[in-house]
Amino acid sequence: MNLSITTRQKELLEIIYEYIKNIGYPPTFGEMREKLNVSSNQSVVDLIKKLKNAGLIKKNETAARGLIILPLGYEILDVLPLIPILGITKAGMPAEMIEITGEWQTLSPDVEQLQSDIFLLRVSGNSMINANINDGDVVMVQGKKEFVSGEIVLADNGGEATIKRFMSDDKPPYVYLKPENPNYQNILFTDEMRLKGKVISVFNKDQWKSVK
Amino acid sequence: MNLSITTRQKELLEIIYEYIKNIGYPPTFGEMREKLNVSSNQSVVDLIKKLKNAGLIKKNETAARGLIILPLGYEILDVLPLIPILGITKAGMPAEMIEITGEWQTLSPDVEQLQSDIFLLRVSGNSMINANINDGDVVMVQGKKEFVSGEIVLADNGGEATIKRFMSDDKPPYVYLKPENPNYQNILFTDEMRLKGKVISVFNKDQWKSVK
DNA sequence: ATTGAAACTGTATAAATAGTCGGGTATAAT
DNA sequence: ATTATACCCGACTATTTATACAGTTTCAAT
Repeated sequence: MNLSITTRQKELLEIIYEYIKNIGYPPTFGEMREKLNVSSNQSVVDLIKKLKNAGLIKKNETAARGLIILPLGYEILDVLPLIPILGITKAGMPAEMIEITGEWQTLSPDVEQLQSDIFLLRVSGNSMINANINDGDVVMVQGKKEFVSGEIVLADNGGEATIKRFMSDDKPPYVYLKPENPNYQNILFTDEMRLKGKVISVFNKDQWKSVK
Repeated sequence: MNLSITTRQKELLEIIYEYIKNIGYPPTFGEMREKLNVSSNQSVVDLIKKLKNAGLIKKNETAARGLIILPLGYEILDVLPLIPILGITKAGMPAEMIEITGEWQTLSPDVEQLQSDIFLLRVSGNSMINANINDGDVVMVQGKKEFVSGEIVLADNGGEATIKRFMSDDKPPYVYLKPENPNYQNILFTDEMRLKGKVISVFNKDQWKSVK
């Protein structure tokens, strides 16, 4: 495998990477030509061919914007995949719909698909401080369908997302969400409410810790 | 916000999502027309306009394949972002280059960029069993530049990746990688070797646990 | 000095692709 | 009955885009 890539070739690879990261789909030859600051398409054609032969990108001939950065390309760019972090705007009280605050890289399509449903959420608010989940912490959530009383869950309350302890009891109020902060009230379970997943870990600036 | 999307519109949204997931960039109108199994472009134009007005996708007018699924679109698709998992093919001995075994979704470009360098790796092999890292476990790695003796690290050994304990000592062999399994040998540090990050957590089927 | 590779210029062309025009049909609401 | 909306047809046009052709320049290696 030839890893000796020229400065100009790496520049183009970076241009493609940045474009996909910022725009969401690959650039055209014309757009790459502008970023490279040259006047002829042929320059781009030449460079693309080099990147392709080096195994850094894949190119769908004839298709517009038919570019994909291959794993080896990412290796050369020296970029590590990022974990996407979803954010809850106001988690103290049930907050608005989950926002996507992080960004994904577009990866090669010819990689195996992974069955996983773990994701991260940045929480704000103080409703769970007694469970060691503090304002600004990042929690790791595993998507689930079935829940056991006592688990800390991510709940979707009619479009509003919140982190609370899920409680199921044989006496009133039977099924409810319980904040881990005496200043907050229990939230009764309604038909609109859906449990999205279980919080399996908490991360703050210092370290990961498990929740219980 | 109008969340009442028709069956046909959701079908198209799913077609776009699947295409991006499998191919790596968005489909053309013609490709969508075929997947929808209709004979006219106009059908696609109509539906795309609906999805756009509903705030589910963003469309760059005139650009080829200029489609982006917006957060609201993902919400409707009911897909949760996946954590990408990188894999080490043979982690018992220093293995070949890290493979990407997971897949990313392409997200909207107009989300804030997150500065993060945490990623997951699936390990195979038994060289770290005494550190509670077993075959098939997933470790969480935080990208780093500086390391302290005793930390469990992801090392790039001239293109080969491995998980080992990083040891730095004032007597020979001074700097080396130490497996946590008596059946494996220490690996001396060379110029080709680079430390990529620190293992901060381990995940197996049962639970997350921290490493030490 | 000569060769070869990398990067580039400028022009031209064919293919891919988005988008338009002018309709039609079915269904549900008014 | 009328209106509105979702979805569709078929042919067409304009633009976007990839790619080819025929050369030049620069620079390092032989």
